[in-house]
Amino acid sequence: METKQAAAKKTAHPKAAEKTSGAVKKAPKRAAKKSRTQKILVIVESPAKAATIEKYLGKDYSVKASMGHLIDLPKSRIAIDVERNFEPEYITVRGRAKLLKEIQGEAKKSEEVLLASDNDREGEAIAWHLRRVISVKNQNLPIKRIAFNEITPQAIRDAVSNPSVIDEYKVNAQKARRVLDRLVGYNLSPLLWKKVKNGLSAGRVQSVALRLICEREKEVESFIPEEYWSVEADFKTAKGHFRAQLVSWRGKKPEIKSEEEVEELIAAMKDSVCVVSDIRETEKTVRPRPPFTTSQLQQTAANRLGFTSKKTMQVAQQLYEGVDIGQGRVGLISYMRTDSVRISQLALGEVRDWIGKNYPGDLPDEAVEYAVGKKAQDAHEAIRPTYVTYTPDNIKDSLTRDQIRLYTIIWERFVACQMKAAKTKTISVEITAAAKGGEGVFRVAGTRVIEKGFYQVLKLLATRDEKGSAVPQVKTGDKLSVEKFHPEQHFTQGPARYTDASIVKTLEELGIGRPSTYAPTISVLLDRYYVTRSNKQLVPTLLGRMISDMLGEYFPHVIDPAFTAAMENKLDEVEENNILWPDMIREFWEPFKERVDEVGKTLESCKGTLDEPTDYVCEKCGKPLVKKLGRYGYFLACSGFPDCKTTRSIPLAKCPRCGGDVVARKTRGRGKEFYGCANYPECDFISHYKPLVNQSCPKCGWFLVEKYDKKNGTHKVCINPGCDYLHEEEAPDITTEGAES
DNA sequence: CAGTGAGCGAGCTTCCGCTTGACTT
Repeated sequence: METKQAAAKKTAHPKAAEKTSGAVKKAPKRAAKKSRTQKILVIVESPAKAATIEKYLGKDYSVKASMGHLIDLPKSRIAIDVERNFEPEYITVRGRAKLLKEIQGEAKKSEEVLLASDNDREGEAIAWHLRRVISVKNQNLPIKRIAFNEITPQAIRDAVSNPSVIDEYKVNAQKARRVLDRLVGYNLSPLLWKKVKNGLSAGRVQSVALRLICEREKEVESFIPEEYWSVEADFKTAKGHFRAQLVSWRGKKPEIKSEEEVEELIAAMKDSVCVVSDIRETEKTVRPRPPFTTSQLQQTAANRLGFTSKKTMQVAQQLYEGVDIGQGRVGLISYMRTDSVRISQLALGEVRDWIGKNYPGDLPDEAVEYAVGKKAQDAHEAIRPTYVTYTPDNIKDSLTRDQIRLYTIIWERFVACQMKAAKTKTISVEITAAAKGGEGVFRVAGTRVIEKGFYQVLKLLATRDEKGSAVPQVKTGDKLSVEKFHPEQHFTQGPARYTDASIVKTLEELGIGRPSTYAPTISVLLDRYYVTRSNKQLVPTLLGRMISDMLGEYFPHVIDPAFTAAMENKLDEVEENNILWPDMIREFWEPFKERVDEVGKTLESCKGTLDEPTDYVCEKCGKPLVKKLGRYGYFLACSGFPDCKTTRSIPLAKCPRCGGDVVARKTRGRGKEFYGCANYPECDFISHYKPLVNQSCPKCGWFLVEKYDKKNGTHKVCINPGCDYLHEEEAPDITTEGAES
């Protein structure tokens, strides 16, 4: 035992050194025969990663996964001693004691432990906690820190042969972050229980997200749409027709506010003499986008596939853990929670090989590099396919529809990012129309792709740009005639509500939240009934707006994005040992605590003001019913409570089968919402789509629902499958989004 | 893909950030 340790110290890691000269995957036979009873224990965070690394390192190593944090603050109390330098009280996370024991036991059998948690702030803290709980049971065991940013045999070998020590300052930064979030969350939440309603929550991240959504809603509400008109004209040429848009009238941009104005303008342009006055060609280089980070993946999957952030992460997890593609389970993508666009040299080599074989003309001389974001912790690579040779087409039969669609966008984005740029040529034609009433200028532009470049691998990710558009066949000086004017009424559009895609984008830009928390943050806002989702849009509820306004009034500092930005700067200072973490926390805590106490004493409770009045009347006592929020969502209850205990589900529509109420219900298993007849089980009518209030089909009388797809946008459809009222065919095309499953 | 189904109103809740399976209260 002693001698072995001494040897290990001298050459750092003799076993790893042996392997660098031998085959990658198999230990040399000599070593295998002499195989020692004691191994080196490597601890990583993810089990999928553990399996891969174990394969690379061979039998002298055993690899275990911590599956995230094992040690943390208890859930049941604040557990921060504010009197004693904010010392946190750490305990074993509930449900993790068994795994922790296993790791301790494994460590006991090992000659050395290498802590290989992720190379970021949280990973450093995980390593620190592990070291403490392992050394308690194994006092003389050498425990070292290793770090790698990519899972390749070379990177792992390098890491193992260059162990280092835990960065205590980085651990302090994590501790400060953890303590700050606990103090904010566990002080503000109880204040809300007291003043508004039990079970509510507030926090540094979720409350900013809620604030953004609520402020945007105010903008949406206060926006007043304004009418305006556009004019297009059909022109006749020697060879055919084309349509162009009026871009100038009497020397300036046309501003047409009403139907009268547009008719006047068209009358003034009557009998105009039209000449092609200018043709301009512009060439544009279009570069591919960088490979996916988590936030980019969520945004693209939301916009292109209609996935929620949550669904994107669930499906990505399946691809990461592996799918049986006919030769056992294969992990199809790299780790899906990342803030980096970095690509390993190995993966770059493989994708360049693939491009070279399939699109030899579109392989750049050198690998294309993308800048890693400034705020990125860069612990993981970009999200990419593990093997580019598994094209979406090759493996589509082994995957579910959701899996293949998500895999396809990951694959396309990755391969495209290492191909040559595309080139387009845009031809813009200008027609001057001169008449007695004045001179108008029309314009039409068409775009042609002249070098396809990375466009060639985009199928699911293709847009209109990749296909190009027609250009009229005319030349300068050609005389044309107007066949017809096309005036069209429009209204100015207000700001758009946040969606999963845009809230994640905004949070990332503000540096709020992390790849692992974007989806859960949206979920918590939904779970608390602060926000509902309607046609992919996040709409705040009355409760959500009340909470947002209250926090905005009494704790403006905490829910200001600048708060997190300042926190991150101070954490950097802690990491560089320029400031001590308790000092940083104290500076925030003292005024904050004072405010919490003050608001707790002075603010009047808004309990009771949350019930919304309705027009429904109680069948038993005749008093009006009110809309309340209960444990399972909104419901109707008698305003005479507690004297009258009548309750009802909120009627959404009339059941077309029996005339009863259609109400929202949740499935037993996953709690997915559906809409069924309240007379169940006598009547078992159900619908997957939410009924539109008070809207019945003019053709058959069944209720209408709102559907949404890329092609039609939001549109009303009759729920009756036998009725064709506005009934759009659901295209089986892979690019159209399906209903959420 | 098919199939989906309580009762709620005072009583123990909550944060953010790592990571995946799963105690029986």
